[in-house]
Amino acid sequence: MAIKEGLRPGGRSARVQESVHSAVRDLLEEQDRATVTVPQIAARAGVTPSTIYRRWGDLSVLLADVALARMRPESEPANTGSLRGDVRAWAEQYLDEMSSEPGRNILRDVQCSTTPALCATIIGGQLQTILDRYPDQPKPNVDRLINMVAAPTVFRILFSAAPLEVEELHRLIEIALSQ
Amino acid sequence: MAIKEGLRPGGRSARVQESVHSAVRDLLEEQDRATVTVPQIAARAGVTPSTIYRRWGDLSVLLADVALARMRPESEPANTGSLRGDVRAWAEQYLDEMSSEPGRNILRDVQCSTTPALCATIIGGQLQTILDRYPDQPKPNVDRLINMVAAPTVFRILFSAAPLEVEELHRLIEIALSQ
DNA sequence: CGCTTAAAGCAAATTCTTTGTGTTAAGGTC
DNA sequence: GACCTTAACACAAAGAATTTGCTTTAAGCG
Repeated sequence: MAIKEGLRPGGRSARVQESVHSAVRDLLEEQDRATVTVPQIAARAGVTPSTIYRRWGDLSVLLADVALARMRPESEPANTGSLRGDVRAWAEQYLDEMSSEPGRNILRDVQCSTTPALCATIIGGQLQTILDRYPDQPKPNVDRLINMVAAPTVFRILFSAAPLEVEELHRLIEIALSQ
Repeated sequence: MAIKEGLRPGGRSARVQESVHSAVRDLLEEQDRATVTVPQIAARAGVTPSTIYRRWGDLSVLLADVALARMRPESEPANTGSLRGDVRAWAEQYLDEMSSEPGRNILRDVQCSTTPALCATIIGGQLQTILDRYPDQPKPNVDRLINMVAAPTVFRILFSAAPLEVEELHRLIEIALSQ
């Protein structure tokens, strides 16, 4: 029991999880998200449907699990040498990734999960990393950046006809940094 | 064909719609949203499941339809006599309504619908009404208010562990109005 | 190496969704 | 107001997804 969670992360379990996640990612590329079913995923992953139901509960939880894994960034935010530059670079990339069709779906799926709060945590972590690079500079706290930069970006993608314009994004960043 | 949509809004159709909407609202109060099913709604509403499937397609669409109807405000934003007061009153009420359990679910359901863009339209309409009351005053445009007030409110509710604090909401409003 | 048990497989039972066909009642016409 | 046309609903059977009881496999431990 010297392992992370109270589960069995060893060989088979891990293989099944990876196989299922991979099947989900593949299917989401091939077809519309609304048409993906659990039996279909199971077949692709070489697993029994009941395995998926027993482990994840239902489709929305599985999709959220996969979406959260994809949301977790694989690299540090770009370091441009200035606070403004770093925030801009991060925000532009985030806007770009999430306003695509698959990006929107990731946001949707995460949001339907039981722990969508992790989303703000991940974003906050990224932004905090940037802020920590400039310790001797007057700057807003993470919360403010989340509220004024990340929030409108995500909100527009999910609830508006058109995503945030890059110009408006820049203006919001200026306002946030000047407070 | 002098009617709104290309449908038949007359007697029976309207009755069924109201009956189904009402059944959904009732069930959402009695039990967890994840446990509500179409056959259950149909039984409560006194209609056949196939009626619901034929008319709405599936559960998520129906829930979104009900959620959108609930989101549509029944009254004008409060008129306090000042721009700041009106925006504050609106934002506080919105934060309050949407951070409750049913409120969160409404946001989720709308967001999963095919026309979540209507959400920004409704919010924008409310805010525009407020702005129009003060024509001779320097003020931000609706977009800015949506981005700096509504967006963080909704984002926090959906993706963060805790909703926006009222103090931070007030600060964001100050910043938005001072630009 | 063998023991214990979490996690997967399998299959039957249940529940939900789809679909073909017949019936009801809006909305329009005379 | 009686008659037509057809959108919207009811019913029932077929199809698909989900749940559940039981069996088998293999991870982790002594």
